[in-house]
Amino acid sequence: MPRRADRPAQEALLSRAVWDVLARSGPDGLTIRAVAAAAGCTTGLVMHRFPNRRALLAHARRLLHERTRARVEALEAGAASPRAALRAVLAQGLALDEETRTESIVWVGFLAVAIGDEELLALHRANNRAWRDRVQRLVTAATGWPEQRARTATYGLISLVEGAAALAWADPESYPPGVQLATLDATLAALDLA
Amino acid sequence: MPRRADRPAQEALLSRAVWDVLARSGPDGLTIRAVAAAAGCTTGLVMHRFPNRRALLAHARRLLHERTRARVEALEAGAASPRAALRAVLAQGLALDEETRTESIVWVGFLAVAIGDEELLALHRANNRAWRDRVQRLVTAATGWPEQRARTATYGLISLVEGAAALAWADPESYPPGVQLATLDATLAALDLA
DNA sequence: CTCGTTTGGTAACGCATGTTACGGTAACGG
DNA sequence: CCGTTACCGTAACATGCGTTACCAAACGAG
Repeated sequence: MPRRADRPAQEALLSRAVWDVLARSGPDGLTIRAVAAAAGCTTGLVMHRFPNRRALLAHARRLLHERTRARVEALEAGAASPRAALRAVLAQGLALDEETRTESIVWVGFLAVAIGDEELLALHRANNRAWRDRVQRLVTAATGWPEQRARTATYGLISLVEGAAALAWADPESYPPGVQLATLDATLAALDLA
Repeated sequence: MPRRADRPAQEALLSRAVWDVLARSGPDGLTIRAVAAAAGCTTGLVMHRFPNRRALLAHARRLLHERTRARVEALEAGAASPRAALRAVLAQGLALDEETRTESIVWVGFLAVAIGDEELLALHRANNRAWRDRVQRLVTAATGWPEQRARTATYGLISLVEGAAALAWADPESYPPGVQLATLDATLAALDLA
């Protein structure tokens, strides 16, 4: 056997490069050459790890979801109460620092790229349903509400976080971190979830 | 003088074609040839009306905002009360039928295209601030709240509508019109704005 | 009617893209 | 220490892009 490459590490490196390029240049700049340059390699490596561009994007999309899932589970495990867990999990979806801001940009970018791509859209739907189920579980754990009330509150909360993150990255001056958190807290309080 | 062309009508036709292509094929498919084909003309006309691709997109973005502004003002004028106006204005931002669903897709598409384009981002910010001011004015008219409380409620509402529309167009099965409206109404009620 | 100007379709250009083919290289088994 | 084999950079290919140049036709003015 000749030398073995660390495939998962390379795939992660290339996925990170996809995120970087998407956040900096948008969907139009998301070319294989740009990704290779951001990853510090050539297009040869990219095309050896992935059969084509769409597979590269799908993998990067999957890994992004996996990363936020791990972060959210850590937040949930370290929370003092169900309500604290709910707030922490929702707050990490906002665009509060440079890292989460970048993630929000990437999020919107992927959603836009998915417009023409049924596979990416299916990925988005699956990820979003998992996210919605998690938040609804936290709402139920925090309140004991019947399913319908918990679901309505959940829909409102995830819509709010999704929208606030998008507004915030596009106009950070109008929606600084404190304003985003105040908006989230006011809504949680209004829904009796504070 | 030779023959005169109806420039505003052609610009509107081409802008509509931009929306159609963006909604159907996403940012990657948004080429001048595709726009020309959707408009039923050739690239020659497109490049005669606009100096380049970015100007075409900027005009289409401007016209989209103008259209929603007109629709929203009509809703506001025809509403029975400030609270009814607020609800109607917010509800038109959801993805409730095929037309508003398409508009939500186009909205996300433009936002993604703006990632790499400072001019489009500035356009987005200006439009969003006008939209936010309008909603805040309606909240104030409906309640007489002091500015800070009205602003927090406004941020929550526009974030919710923005996010719900995006979730709904990407997964209409999970977020049908009735669910979107129930979410909006529950949040309005929780904020004492019903 | 005729001339001059506007209109918008056709075709080409240069360039960047996704993808493929190829070749040098470095590591491991024997 | 050598041959084998996976690795991956280089370079080419066809295609489609934004943009430009050109020209036939349509119309109003004189």
